[in-house]
Amino acid sequence: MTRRSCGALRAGDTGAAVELCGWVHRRRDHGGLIFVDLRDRDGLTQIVFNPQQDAFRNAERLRAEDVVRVQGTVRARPAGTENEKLATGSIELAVDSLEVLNRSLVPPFQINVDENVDEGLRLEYRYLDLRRPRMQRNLTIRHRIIKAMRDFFDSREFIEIETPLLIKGTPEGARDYLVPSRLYPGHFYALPQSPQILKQICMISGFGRYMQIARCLRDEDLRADRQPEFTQLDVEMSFSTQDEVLETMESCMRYVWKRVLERELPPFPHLRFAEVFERYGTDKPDLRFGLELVNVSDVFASTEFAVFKSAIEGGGTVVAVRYPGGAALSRRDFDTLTEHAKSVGAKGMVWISLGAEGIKSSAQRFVSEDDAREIAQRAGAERGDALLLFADARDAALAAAGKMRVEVARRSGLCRDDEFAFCWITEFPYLEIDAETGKPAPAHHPFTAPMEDEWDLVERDPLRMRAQHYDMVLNGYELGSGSIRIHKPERQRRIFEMLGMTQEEIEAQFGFFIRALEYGAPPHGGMALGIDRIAMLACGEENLHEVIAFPKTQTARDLMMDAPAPATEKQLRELHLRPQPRG
RNA sequence: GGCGCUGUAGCUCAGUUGGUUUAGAGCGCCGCCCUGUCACGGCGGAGGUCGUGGGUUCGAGCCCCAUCAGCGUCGCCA
Repeated sequence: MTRRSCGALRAGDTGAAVELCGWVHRRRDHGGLIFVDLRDRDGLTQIVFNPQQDAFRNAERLRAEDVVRVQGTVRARPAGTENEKLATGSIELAVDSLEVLNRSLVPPFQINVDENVDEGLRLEYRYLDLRRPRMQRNLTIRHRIIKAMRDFFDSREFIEIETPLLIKGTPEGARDYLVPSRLYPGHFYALPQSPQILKQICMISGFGRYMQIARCLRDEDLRADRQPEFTQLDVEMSFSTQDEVLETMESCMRYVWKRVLERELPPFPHLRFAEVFERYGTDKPDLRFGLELVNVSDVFASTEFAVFKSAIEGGGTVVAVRYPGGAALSRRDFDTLTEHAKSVGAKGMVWISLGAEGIKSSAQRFVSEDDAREIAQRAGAERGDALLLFADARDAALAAAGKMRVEVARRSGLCRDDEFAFCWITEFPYLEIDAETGKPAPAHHPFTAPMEDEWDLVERDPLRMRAQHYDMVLNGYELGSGSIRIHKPERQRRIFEMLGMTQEEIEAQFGFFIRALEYGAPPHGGMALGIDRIAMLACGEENLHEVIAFPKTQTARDLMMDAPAPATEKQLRELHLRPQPRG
């Protein structure tokens, strides 16, 4: 008598005496004959109870999600009763003995039906939600992805080093999660937003090639693709060029896709930041489809259309997006689309419809047929398509058009979840203007090295500096970013100074790190990729909830455990904390 | 913090312009019947403070205000 899984038995096992353990997925009680689909992580097996057996009486009382152990004999199903939908569908288990290991209450939602259940209910009863085939499959794929990553880096002689969770906050990033210190009143650990500094220190320590499947935490608002607690593939390499880091990470993804999804990935295209924003209105373009943005300001250079005229005279831009098949839309549809455009930041939207019975536009008086043809030609639009036009300051127009490009593609069915368009974005600006303060701030983190031949710009023209920084993008999602780091202490100091930090601030926040650089820090660089997002896309999902066992709600709560929860008076006393009323 | 969507039976949903007495359907649940089903089938049954609190009205599931929760999104996320 050997125990087998519920997905394992095949015709070749006929005659074998086996034991199965699992959950009652579904019971079909024919009165004189009872079928039960028994489920475990591996699949379903039909088990059969005959009234001649003692087990039959207990089988009549089985209900969904009861846990049982059964023993019996594998037999071929009678001819004509095989189930092609099941991997085990050619056999069944004739049960001799049944042991009910535990009963289940009637579940609040059905595990054996694939229907959309309220997200709050799923999360409150996550242990039941996780029993469903979709979540079992997704978490298994996630496991395989992580396993493949570890194997890949192991084969290249990286070693995994664990870095601590209780560390010191490094400001200028996202909001830190803080942990109060019991031993030092008023002092706090910060939970890592990433192991950035620690992995750089591992390079200084001579480990050469580091990787870690690292948990990271950021106390910012959530999105479908953003959780406060997430996992990243963290990598750092000494003596490596940017090209070597890119090759390593790209090879890793190619290996993962091959091993987990059995898919060959083509080489990832490289796009420069300046170019990608012009063409796609974003630094994380979805390259599963074309629909590149087209600058048509010159077409309207002498327009009397006030909206375009004022934008162009103010130094702005008119950007066009092609909408394949968009001529089929009604005016009402275009109105809805315009509202959507406004909600993603557009000032407004002008549409041109290239219908069979002629060209129509929401700005009919100001868009001549020749103009429409010219724009259509540049955007690659044909009869039956529509064109969407956005006028604003250059970056704003491009950004809005870029978001509408994705919306249009989505509506046109161009976003297939089984297509994977990776790319690299390179040559990012080193600084960007902070919208709030109006001051230059690092576009990424201050450990990033500028382009090697642009160090002289630090004093002369810092806004023109470009960074040795790179992003990996997949289907419009930023998977992660990396950079060649600064390894010379005096240069690191210069960057902090350029960012306006005083010597005291530098010492207090990063003194330990600059000191580390002073003891023979090797040149190094690396990258971090969001494993949750990778798993999400690999699974064809659109929300991180589907690939994280115990995710937080949009308001950062755990509905199953009901966290966060108030601390006891004693705990607060020990931590020297006194909660303030919300103000 | 802003905007939007959703909230009706255990689950998924329908519910017309504010007015069919008793708010419906499918699944699930409970009982009975059924020896080849696999979304088993047949018969019968139970199950609802319409998220919560106010308000408008002769009358509210439906309209208004507030609030809570879930989701999406903007801000934010070096």
